[in-house]
Amino acid sequence: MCAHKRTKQKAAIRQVFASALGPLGPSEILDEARKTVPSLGIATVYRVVKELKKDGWLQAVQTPVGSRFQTTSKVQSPRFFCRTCQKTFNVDGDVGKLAQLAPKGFIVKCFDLTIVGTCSSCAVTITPDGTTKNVLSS
Amino acid sequence: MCAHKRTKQKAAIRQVFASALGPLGPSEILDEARKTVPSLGIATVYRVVKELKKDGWLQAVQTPVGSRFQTTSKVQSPRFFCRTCQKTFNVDGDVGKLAQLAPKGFIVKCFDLTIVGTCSSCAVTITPDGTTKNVLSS
DNA sequence: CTAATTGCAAACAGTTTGCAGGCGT
DNA sequence: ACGCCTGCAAACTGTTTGCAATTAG
Repeated sequence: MCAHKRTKQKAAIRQVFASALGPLGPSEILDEARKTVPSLGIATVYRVVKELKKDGWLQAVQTPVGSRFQTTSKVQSPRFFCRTCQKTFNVDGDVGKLAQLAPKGFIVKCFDLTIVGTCSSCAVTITPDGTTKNVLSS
Repeated sequence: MCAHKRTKQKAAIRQVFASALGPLGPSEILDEARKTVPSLGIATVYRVVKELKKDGWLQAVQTPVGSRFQTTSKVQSPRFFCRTCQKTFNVDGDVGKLAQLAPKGFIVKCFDLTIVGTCSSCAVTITPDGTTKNVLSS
């Protein structure tokens, strides 16, 4: 009893995460996975995400626009949220030394770091003559 | 036209934030502010929070259990989220050096750092004989 | 064949809005 | 008195659950 079955819905959802550049929300997962399994329903997305979280394959992370999910292998990475395009990217970097910020007596499990700003695509526009210009005022 | 009026509801809500130890959610604000203004309704909490955000007095921050609000003066502080009591505390610490984690070409505006773990109250229980013991296994 | 899984729709929870009455200025 | 503000309830949006049909093993 209780064995998980392989279905095309689950395969499609895992594939979506495998090729994602950053954490995804339920509706993003649905839109992307429906390209493979058009009949997919949102309830299944939530249920599969819950199962994958329980299995430890996915984890929730917070972004300025709400909860998103990504594979556990990528989850400890710091993230960069672009206020212009509203997308989140994983970035490299070691955040282990942040443990020292915790007050005495507090047990540290992990970190959830989002750097907020403007990504390179949104910050810079290539002008026709080949130079670049910053499109932001502040 | 358009002038904001002073009401006891707004005063109560601001007071709640003034004495808060960390960012608060709508229902926490409601519970706390009702100690001063029992008739307060949740809709008013949302409306006042929106007004205070527009005024720049409050800002939203993300925690593992969703959006929370706190005064702008405290918002750059790193936070500690306790998985046991589900509360978030502000902690001291300078996160400015985290700017170097951002990829080249990315413009950094601010940071949103949550350290996740177990707070001192939840990690330790005072036993009857005055000693303390850790109640967590992992 | 059996039990897990799926899609739909209803149920829920959290947030926003319309409105009539109340209150600050 | 005027118009912003409040509380209630209805409307919305996003997430979860019940159920009958479907499908993997």
